[in-house]
Amino acid sequence: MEEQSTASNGLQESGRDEPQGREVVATSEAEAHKYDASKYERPSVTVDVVMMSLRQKDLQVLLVKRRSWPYEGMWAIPGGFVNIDESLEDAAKRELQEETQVENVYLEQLYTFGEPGRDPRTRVITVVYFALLDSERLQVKAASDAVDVDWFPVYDLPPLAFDHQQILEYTLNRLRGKLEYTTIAFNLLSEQFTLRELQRVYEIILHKKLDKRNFRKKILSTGILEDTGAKKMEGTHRPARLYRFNPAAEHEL
Amino acid sequence: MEEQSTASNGLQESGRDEPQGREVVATSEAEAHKYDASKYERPSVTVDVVMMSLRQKDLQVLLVKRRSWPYEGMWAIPGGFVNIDESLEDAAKRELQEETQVENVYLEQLYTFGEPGRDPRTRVITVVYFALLDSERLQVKAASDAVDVDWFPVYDLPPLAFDHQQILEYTLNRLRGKLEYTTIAFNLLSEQFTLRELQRVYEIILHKKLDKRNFRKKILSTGILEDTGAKKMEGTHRPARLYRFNPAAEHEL
DNA sequence: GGAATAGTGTCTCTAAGACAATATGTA
DNA sequence: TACATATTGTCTTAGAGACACTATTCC
Repeated sequence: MEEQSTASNGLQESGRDEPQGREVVATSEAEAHKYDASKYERPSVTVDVVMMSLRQKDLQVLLVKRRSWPYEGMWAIPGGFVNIDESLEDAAKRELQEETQVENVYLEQLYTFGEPGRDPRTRVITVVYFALLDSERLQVKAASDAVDVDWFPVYDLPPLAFDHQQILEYTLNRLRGKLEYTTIAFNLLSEQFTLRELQRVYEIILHKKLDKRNFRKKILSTGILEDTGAKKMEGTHRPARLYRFNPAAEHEL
Repeated sequence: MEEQSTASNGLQESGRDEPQGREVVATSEAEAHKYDASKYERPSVTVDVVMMSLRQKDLQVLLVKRRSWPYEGMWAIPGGFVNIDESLEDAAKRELQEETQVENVYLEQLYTFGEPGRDPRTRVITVVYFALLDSERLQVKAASDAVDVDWFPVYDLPPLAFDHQQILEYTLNRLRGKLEYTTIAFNLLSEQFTLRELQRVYEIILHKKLDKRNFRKKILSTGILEDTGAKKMEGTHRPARLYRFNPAAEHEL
């Protein structure tokens, strides 16, 4: 809460305390000279992308193994620099592409972490995005991956680099919260799915059992599902109806 | 979505695509030398703070008038650079202090805006915070303010600089959303308040009338209010009970 | 007693949750 | 027919919303 000079970094975005003036009104020519000489460092900005998917009846997250200091050998959330002419979301999409080759996935900005000490190398502010991938499309790529990229169950994580554990906890909470009042969960399933599969998604993320009858009643009453007419048989028992998400319906639960 | 070298920016936060190994071991000294040659520009990072308060039965936002290009003379959300050794939240608190002299207010990180073209001067990524101030404490300061800082009703805003209109719309939506399931609204009132005053806060923010009986029933049933025993008389009619927020109660509605 | 706002109770309807029996496919 | 999962309905309870009259203070 102490007073510090915002001006000192040489450029001021908003209205007041205009820092320096290489912009007309002179409020601060002096300052400009004084500060633009990169005497005052700028933080680095990265985008990290938490990619989650349902694999082997587990909610899993994609991590990459660090190859150098700091946290060498530890696992981390994939991320990278924001290019100077690239939007934050584009940077996140690029990161997603690099790791998964999958396009058109659910992507949401989560939170920005910027504690001064979070990266021992330098000041790094990271804008964290959150992506949900359906396992169907993902399977293909999975095998071809390098050894230093892998999926981990979110409830059984290795030690993580930086503040990445905290970031994953944050992500999981957000996911749980949104599960209740949005259709975010559908992004984890392929185009057609059974109600049982959908229920499993909820159970895995909320980490508790749900009543089958109540769950079906609730989902079906919203009208967000469309019966495809097809059925899915697996094992030696009655086949289940296949549904598809009806995007015409409002995206709320 | 195209592949671009994240490495090219000289420092990679997360696990993979390690931008080449100058990291080895050496602390960041080497890095600093090699990459800070600003061959690759870094975006600037600012923190903007949307400060809202209830004034004259209106939800108002604090804006500052720009004194120079770009958007000279237009109003903007107050903000400033993040100092290199300062957390994002500290930067927001500092900004808040500079504008209002008020401490201990509700402060929340909202969203990070970073479209490449949003500031014509250079690439600026801004982390937006959101503060709610109670008008009581604010009154004092109000008068002593400079002319280039002022409060505006959120439903009747002047033209705004940068993408600040979009930011305010985003803020208002978030506020409305949180109103329903959190006690965020209490931050706009002083320590003691009547139920009618609380209802007005909801009505102003949601922009619709609420039923008095249902509102009172709902609020009182949660147990988040404590009767102070005191009453508030104004005008020539029955005085109203004064309540206080009970922080012991869970912060949910 | 008039003016003005504070304070209060009932009914209906919807949604959530607890709970168990029948239906349909395969081998 | 045995097995395994899919599918379905009822009851209770809690909360939301519609709705109108009485209470208290000042003058």
